[in-house]
Amino acid sequence: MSNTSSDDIQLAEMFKALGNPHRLLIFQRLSNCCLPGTRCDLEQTMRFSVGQLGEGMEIAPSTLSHHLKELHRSGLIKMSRQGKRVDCWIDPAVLNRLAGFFYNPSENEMRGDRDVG
Amino acid sequence: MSNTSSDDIQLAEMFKALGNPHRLLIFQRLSNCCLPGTRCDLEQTMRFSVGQLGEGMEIAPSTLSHHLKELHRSGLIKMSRQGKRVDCWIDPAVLNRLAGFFYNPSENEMRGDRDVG
DNA sequence: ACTAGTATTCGACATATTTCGAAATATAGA
DNA sequence: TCTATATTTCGAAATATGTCGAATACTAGT
Repeated sequence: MSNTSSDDIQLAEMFKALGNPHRLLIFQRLSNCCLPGTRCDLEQTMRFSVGQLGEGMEIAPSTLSHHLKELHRSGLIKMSRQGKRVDCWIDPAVLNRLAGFFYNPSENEMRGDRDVG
Repeated sequence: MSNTSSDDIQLAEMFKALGNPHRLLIFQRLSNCCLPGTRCDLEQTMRFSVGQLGEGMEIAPSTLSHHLKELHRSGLIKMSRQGKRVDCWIDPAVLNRLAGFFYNPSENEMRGDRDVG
């Protein structure tokens, strides 16, 4: 692989992490920071404990832990112990970085909300 | 896995496809539709033949073909034979869909180009 | 110190992925 | 039809991943 920067490698790691349905579901739970229609604050990123994230997913706790570790290693989520629990959340900068990767500047017209008002 | 729609599964497939450095590089080559600073037309998506996409990547043709098939199966790229060659390109709608997945509406301010002038 | 709740590490196993070379297929042109 | 170019298909081998259960670690209360 000649032409691959370390930046690209980290991107690939993130995509690989999202490439598993269980991990994608976890990521979606964390990124849906407010109820539909609601609007949540910038500083108020949604946090879930490991146990909460596993609710409804039929996987063993050890498997859940493994997936969370993958998400964390790739840089997609942050984790920090809060008493008995470990909280997980998404750094908003990560969402910007990923959205920016796919954002095609030639398609401004299609978004229709950027022009001078 | 209780809570996973077929839509989410297809998303996961796309991310999995992008999770390989070789495939990510191919995808980037196809999505950089114009030179830096330039602006390319909507209808004029960038096309590269299989051989062109493999240039500079040190992988066997059969491996390249395999990766292209993965990208195609996941829905990330389109392919069509053009004489001796097979051309590849990205459906712009795919870029929108993926960008939309990461786009966080609570972060308008961080983009810095939306407020009243 | 003991216990209960929460989460991680470890070892094992089945399955999937990446990669290649050799052979096969498709196309255009002499 | 024969040849050269472009790409795919087909095994096969090495490595990686997803999953679990059992054992371990961390924390807050009693």
